[in-house]
Amino acid sequence: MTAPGTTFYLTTPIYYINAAPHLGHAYTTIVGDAMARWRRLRGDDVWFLTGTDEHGDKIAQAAARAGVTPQALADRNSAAFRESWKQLGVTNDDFIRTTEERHTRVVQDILQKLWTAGEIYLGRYGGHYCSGCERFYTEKEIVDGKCPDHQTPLTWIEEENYFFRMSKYQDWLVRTIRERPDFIRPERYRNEILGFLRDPLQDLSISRPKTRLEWGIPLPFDDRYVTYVWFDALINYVSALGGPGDARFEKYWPHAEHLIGKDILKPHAVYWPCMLKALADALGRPEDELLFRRLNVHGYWNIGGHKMSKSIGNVVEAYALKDTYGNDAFRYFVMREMAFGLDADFSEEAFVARLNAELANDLGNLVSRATTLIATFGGGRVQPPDGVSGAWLAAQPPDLAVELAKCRAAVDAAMDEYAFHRALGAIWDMVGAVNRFVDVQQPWALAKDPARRPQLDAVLWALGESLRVLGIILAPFLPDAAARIRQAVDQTGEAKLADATWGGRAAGAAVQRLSGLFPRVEDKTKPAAGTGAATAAPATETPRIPKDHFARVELRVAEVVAAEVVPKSKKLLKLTVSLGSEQRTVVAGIAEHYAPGDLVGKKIVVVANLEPAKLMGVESQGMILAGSADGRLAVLTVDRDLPPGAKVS
RNA sequence: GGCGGUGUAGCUCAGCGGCAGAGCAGGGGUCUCAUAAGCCCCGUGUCGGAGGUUCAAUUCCUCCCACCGCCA
Repeated sequence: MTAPGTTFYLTTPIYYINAAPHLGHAYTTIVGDAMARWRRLRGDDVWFLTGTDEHGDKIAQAAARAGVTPQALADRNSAAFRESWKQLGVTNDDFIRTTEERHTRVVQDILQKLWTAGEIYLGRYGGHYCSGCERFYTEKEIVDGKCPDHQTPLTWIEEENYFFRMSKYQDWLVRTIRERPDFIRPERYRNEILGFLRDPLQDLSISRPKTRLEWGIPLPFDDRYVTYVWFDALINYVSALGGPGDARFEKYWPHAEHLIGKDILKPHAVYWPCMLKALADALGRPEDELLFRRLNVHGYWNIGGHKMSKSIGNVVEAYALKDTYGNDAFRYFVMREMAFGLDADFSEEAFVARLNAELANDLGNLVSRATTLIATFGGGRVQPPDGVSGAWLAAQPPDLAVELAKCRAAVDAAMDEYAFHRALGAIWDMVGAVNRFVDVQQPWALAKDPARRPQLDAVLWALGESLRVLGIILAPFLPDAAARIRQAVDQTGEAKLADATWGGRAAGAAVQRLSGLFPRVEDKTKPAAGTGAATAAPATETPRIPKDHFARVELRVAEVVAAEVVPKSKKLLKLTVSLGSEQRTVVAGIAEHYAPGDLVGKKIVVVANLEPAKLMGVESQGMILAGSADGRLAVLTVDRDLPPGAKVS
């Protein structure tokens, strides 16, 4: 762990501007922001960088389709990222664009130095090229002569290109990764790269002929070519600091840490260190001065149990929840839900559950009850206890001074490992301790006995002190809520971690009531009370719907394979049904009308494209149709035999 | 196909030689300061399966199964 007061340079990837900002981008940027804020809170000298990657075929093609210049498209799409981070309250110190002159200059400068040093050579290469992927495919990878990813025809391209002599750094790279256990973290990704490096490393093609692609940075030593996107993009981390020799570079680069998602692990863990090593050699500088310190890798978000998909739009919808529930709640959820390094699942249901249980019930309510107690029984002021009541307080359970010390140590350790989820867990242990403190000490009871006034004041002071330190520790994670808490306990000015010590405020303070910090929200995602089965809607006013609304409901014949009562429930039956090609579990609220054995073997009708829902811990992947009247219920079956899976319309 | 990972309570996961844990969900109780919040109590689970090492295996080893990742 580095000592507070050190220099720190943190980067997010530069985001490729062919897509709008979404959950994936937002997560990386949010944890980067939390880390930057955390290090500033410690008193570190922080430089936090994000930006956009704007070169490549895809951008040129999209611009052509839109009838604008690539630069105009880049300007517009880059601005969307900048605006998005502004809305999220991201505190980046700089925003780099690969189309900026300060970037292209450094890229060309580095290319020229590597060329002069003999690290780059002209070679010939032939292969099946997919313009969608901007890459070549080997014979084995091709499916029916088409791109395995896009299913589009490939073109055989043979061309001369410039190559970076990456292969010669293989042994050096393996040694470096072995010598530095934290060079690539978490360890799973370090192992993955070491595994990859057991096979021979190839040289890296770093150019594209302008005949094929013009939208890039021209090679300084051959203007028939532009720079390959990765070679261009990675250098942003350096160019944003002005490049080697610039004062800002020399100050911050030795403390550089990168933050990436696992999808771009290889370029960052293999290409980039080799490029930096080659540059160090070319400049005649020690490699330590050019290598970054650590690469911190996080996992993927799934959404509602499915992969992120731009076409489905679930990434966009997920990100939109920040507008529904607020920045702080969104930041909290993504950092608390994802164990850094592992994949995680994003669902509105889980979001609302954490928002209600942890932000509203635990934290928001604590702030509300504590400030109200101080307002009601302390006249809106807290005073540090004198020696006698201070000693009394120190003996009261739970010992908040000890809890705070534990919390501080745990947050320190967690943040050193980018374990944002554990840092928040540790803070919530503290929140829990303060809630317990209120329950155990019962200030409302103390208030009934005038003789116990000193104890009451000591308890109220402890609550004020708890809010004060929470207002500091929470600042990197929930910047808005933390600022409101600090304001409520009369803390003005910049939050400093050094002040987050128990009893750190010697003077008294005015405390204002603060309620509704995180209001509870209704869980719209839970199914309405009752069952997953259709109980026919009352025959009252049902709005008419257009035919295509009905067409969106996928009804299919299903054969009941097995049925059992859901434990502890009166109404629910768990049915296993066959749709021909697959089996599903469907929970139906019909146990009061059917015994499990009644249905097995029957052909019934199910809604096959219903969003899955959990009922009594069982996931229901559809619902069955049944009619009901006067408290009687009948499951729909088919009049003649049809195979399971048959469409119903 | 090669390499690696994962499989533990309804759900999400921690533990990784010494009496199986946490949070959430669910059930019960309780306080009244608070956002119908808080707090307390409630877990008998083939620790994926089969073998092996060991006084002792969820933990170490081998094989198998399932899922996932990287590579080809």
